[in-house]
Order: sequence, then C-alpha cells, then structure tokens
Amino acid sequence: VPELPDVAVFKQYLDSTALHQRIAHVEVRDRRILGEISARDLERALRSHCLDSTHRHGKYLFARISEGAGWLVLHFGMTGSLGYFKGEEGENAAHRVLAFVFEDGYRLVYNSKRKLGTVDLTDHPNRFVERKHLGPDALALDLPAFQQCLQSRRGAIESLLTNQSVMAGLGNVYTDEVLFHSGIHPKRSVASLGGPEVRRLFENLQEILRKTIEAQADPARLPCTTSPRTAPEAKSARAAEQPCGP
DNA sequence: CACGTTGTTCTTCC
DNA sequence: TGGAAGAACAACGT
Repeated sequence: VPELPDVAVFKQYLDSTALHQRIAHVEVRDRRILGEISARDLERALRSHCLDSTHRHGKYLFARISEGAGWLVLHFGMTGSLGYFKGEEGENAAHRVLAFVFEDGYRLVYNSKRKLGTVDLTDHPNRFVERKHLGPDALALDLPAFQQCLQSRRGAIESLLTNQSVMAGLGNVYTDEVLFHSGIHPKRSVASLGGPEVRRLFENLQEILRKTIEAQADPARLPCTTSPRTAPEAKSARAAEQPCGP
C-alpha cells in the first residue's frame, strides 16, 4: 500500500532512472487507470517530451513535462508500483497498466494488480493539491504546523492522521505504526491528547517516515531484503533498479 | 459469492 | 459555502 514513504522511494527511483529522456510513446494497457484524461491526451502531452523533475505531495507523485507542457500526476492506489526496464523485460502481463516508452527503448512501467490508482495531468502540483483539498505534506510539517492540524478537531486521532485533507501522506499502515510507537490508542479522541503526547506523536511520525524512506531508498545497502510492510510490487520495482542502477 | 481489503470521491447535512 | 461525517465505490483474492 503505497503511502508517503513508498511514494518517496518511487520518486527517487524515477529520478534515478527516467528523467531527461525523450518519450517516444505512451502505452496505455488499461484505461481504467486514467483520471480525467484520455489516452490521446496523455500521448499528446508526453510524446517527444522529457520528464524534467519530480515532486511529491502526500501519496501523489508529480513529474514535470518538458517545454512547459504541464505535469504528470501519478497515484498508486493500493497496489501500484513503478519499474524501469529495458524493452519488454520485467513486464507482468496481468498487472501492467501503462508504460512510458523512451526513445532508447527503455520504459518506465506503471504496474498495478488492482488498478485502483490514477494517472492524470495537471497544470501545476499546487493547483492539483488545492483542487483535491489536500492538507500539507506530512513530512513537511514542523511541530507548530502539526499542532495546528490537531487544533479544534474532533474525532479519533486515527482518522485525523489518515485524513488527507488534514495532512497528506499517511494511510492505515504508518498511522498504526506511529500510534503504536507513541503508546496512543488509535481511537483516542484528538481533544484528549496532552501536550507531551502530541509532541511525542509528532516526533515519532517524522522519525518513522524518514527512517522508512532511508531504509528502502538504498537497495544496495539492503540487498534482497524486504520490510514486512513493503507491497510485493515494490519489490519488483527495486529489482528493476539493477539494470540501470549506480 | 459475499465479503474484506484500503483510500478516494460522492452525498448529505449543518 | 465549505467542512465534517458517513456511504458508496473501485478491483481482486478468498
């Protein structure tokens, strides 16, 4: 289940594989994944352009399209992942959804078993974030901003942390993890949390997100090992780094 | 075959 | 008008 840390790793992966390469073609294998755009729109926006840079907000990954042609938006749903392969290598016929085919024959593949993610286009990430009413990115928060998120909120802390319009990036997995580490029951009401608990929660949140990204981001350091909370398809993404990795 | 899984979006209400 | 809360929905394995 790609949440903030997983998407952060996808971002690094995309950065280290697929930037600055001219796109020859976009293969849409399953159009259910397309958001408000058609396959034609996507092709038109990307063909003979490059991906210049990336940006992440919460669970969304954005890639800037060269020559000011807007931004690509990737959301991974429950089972989405990225892989970079030479030719048709490593494509799982049952899971493949779309592929960005570069002029050199390599391709960046978006795979998803359950096809619940979204691929879309936007003028600018900020515009997209605004339109989706996403809160600030969880990893960009400082303590005062975090306290602000909790201010005058009712309901359980669990549902606040997973609410993307409060702060963006956490799903069930990391929310549970962070609450457990902080010794706070998920059903506790936000209002019942004391100052020290809020502080502890904030610090654990930042640390767990950072450590998770760090641990997963460098596959060379952790060869062939997979943390229990890594989606199976994230594994193939990492395996795919070999043909192009440093 | 209905259900569990998870996260987003749609609906309803104030 | 926007926001909060809850229902509906999506795909697939069991």
